[in-house]
Amino acid sequence: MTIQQLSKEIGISIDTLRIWERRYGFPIPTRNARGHRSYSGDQVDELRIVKKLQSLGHRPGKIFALSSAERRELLTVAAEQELPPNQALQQLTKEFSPSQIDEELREQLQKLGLVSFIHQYALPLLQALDQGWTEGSISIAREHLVSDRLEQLLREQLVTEQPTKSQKQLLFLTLSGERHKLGLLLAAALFHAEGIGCILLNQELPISEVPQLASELQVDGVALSFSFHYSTRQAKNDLARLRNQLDPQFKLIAGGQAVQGGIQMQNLIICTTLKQIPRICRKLSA
Amino acid sequence: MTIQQLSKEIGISIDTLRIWERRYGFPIPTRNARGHRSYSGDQVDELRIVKKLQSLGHRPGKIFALSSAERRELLTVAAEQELPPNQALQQLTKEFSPSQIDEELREQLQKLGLVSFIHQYALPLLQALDQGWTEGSISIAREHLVSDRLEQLLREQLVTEQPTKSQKQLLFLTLSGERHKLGLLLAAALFHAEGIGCILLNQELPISEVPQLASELQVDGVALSFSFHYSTRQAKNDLARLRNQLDPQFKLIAGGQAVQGGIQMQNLIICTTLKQIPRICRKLSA
DNA sequence: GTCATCTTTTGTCCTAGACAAAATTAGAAG
DNA sequence: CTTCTAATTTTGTCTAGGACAAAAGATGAC
Repeated sequence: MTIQQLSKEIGISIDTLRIWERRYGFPIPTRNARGHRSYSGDQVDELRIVKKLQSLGHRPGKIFALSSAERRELLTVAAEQELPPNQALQQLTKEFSPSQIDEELREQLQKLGLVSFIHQYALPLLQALDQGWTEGSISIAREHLVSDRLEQLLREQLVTEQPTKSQKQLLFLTLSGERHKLGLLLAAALFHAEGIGCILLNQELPISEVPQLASELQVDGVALSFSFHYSTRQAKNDLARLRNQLDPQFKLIAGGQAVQGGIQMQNLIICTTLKQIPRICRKLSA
Repeated sequence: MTIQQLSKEIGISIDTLRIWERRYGFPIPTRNARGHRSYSGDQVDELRIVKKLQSLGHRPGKIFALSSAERRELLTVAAEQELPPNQALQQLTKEFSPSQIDEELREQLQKLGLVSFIHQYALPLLQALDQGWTEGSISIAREHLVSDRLEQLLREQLVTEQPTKSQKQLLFLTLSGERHKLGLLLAAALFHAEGIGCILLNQELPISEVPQLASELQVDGVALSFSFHYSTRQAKNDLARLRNQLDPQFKLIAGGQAVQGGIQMQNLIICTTLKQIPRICRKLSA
């Protein structure tokens, strides 16, 4: 695999891959006839683990000081601190076919209602998927499959609504480079449940387009999500740039793993947990 | 704007931006205190035009030999060769609110049926959006908005189906880096209309996950789309790698602008127009 | 006109060095 | 022993300029 393919596949920049090789001696790829790097499948797997550990808060220096086995152990230890998923979720994540997944999700949504479904079902499900990947019992492909069906289901709940003029309206979107849209969707669903009008845009937008869209749609604010794909540094940069371009009348709300690390900015609301959403809504309506 | 932000915003790699500057003398950004490149808003707009001309088949050498005004003219000339959009579409693309767009789309779908809706309504609509952008009468933001609603509508049509065991099944997906999902969706809708079971995955998958997913879902083939975001070179690379990793029993179908330029490979079906789909379906069922 | 060969264009990769922002450690003061 | 500030290390992204293969275009033979 070439350096570009690797970079795309795991979401680490080419520059970073090269400097890791220079500094830490890993990954050291073979070279093809041209002198270009060529990575093995094992190296890809190892880097996935490195990425995961990094997103758990470990720094590259520490991670690369460990052996491959030690890295795996560290990951397992972290996973064991979480609750084990219940059996119903096991089935869903491991055995069900696409249509069975759909059926199960819709049934649970019906039974629990949107808010409880998110807190009591969707979040544990996502956690189970994550844990399953760590253990090696769930393939990335399956993870994608299940979260895709959940995404579609939630999206349907949000798009069919008709906003009333009186309520506050928020525009939910992700910036270019953010592939993870599920977190934003969960947040939007909860805002919706609190009576906020939610306009959801399932596209990765360039920053410069956001101000125009916000004023054209006459929303009261813009909500963004930055997953672990985004480095905290970049999230901060992008938010600063956006806040700068966006008229101060619009609220700006940011959530997701990349903004947990204490970003502070004027006129910016950071949403660290989904549980904060009711409080933010009260603030918005005031 | 930094080089990274610019690269993300318009989808041209950092390496390419730097070498364009070296070779053609455009864009030449100012430098900040660190000596890092800093691009102006005008340069961003100009590069969007360059990108558009490039996707129309012009080569960088030619494009950069022109003046800014000449570039704009070339773009306008190209746009005028297309049919002017009718008034109904004008309204949709320029005036309607999100919920009005939804309403109109759903009404047209109801009236025309899926296949006619795609050929007689969706495709002209997308063309009108594109043309509007060229003229400057439609913002990129609005373009995103309309295509997002269309995407959601089509997705709903496809996800609600229950596949029967007997029919052929295809897995529709995009690879990491491919943000444009609408083309794939249109294709999937037409395959669906021909009686093919369509499993749609709205995620950008790494190549290495595709073989596993295909065999887990027991589909008969995998269909991919490569929009103008993808260079032909990369599409070719990725397809070769995927064909190599994927068991020969699975068909591989590729479509989109990036594969129009005559990619040929064993065991690969290239779909240059949506009109070819019925023929491909007959081939599949045989 | 068609095919094969030569030339130019183009994008991606290479090395190796620099530096600021973030994170950590050390030290001082309460 | 805690809290705050200052020095130090770590880390990712940028820089320059060179190299080369694949794609596209031009040339010439038949």
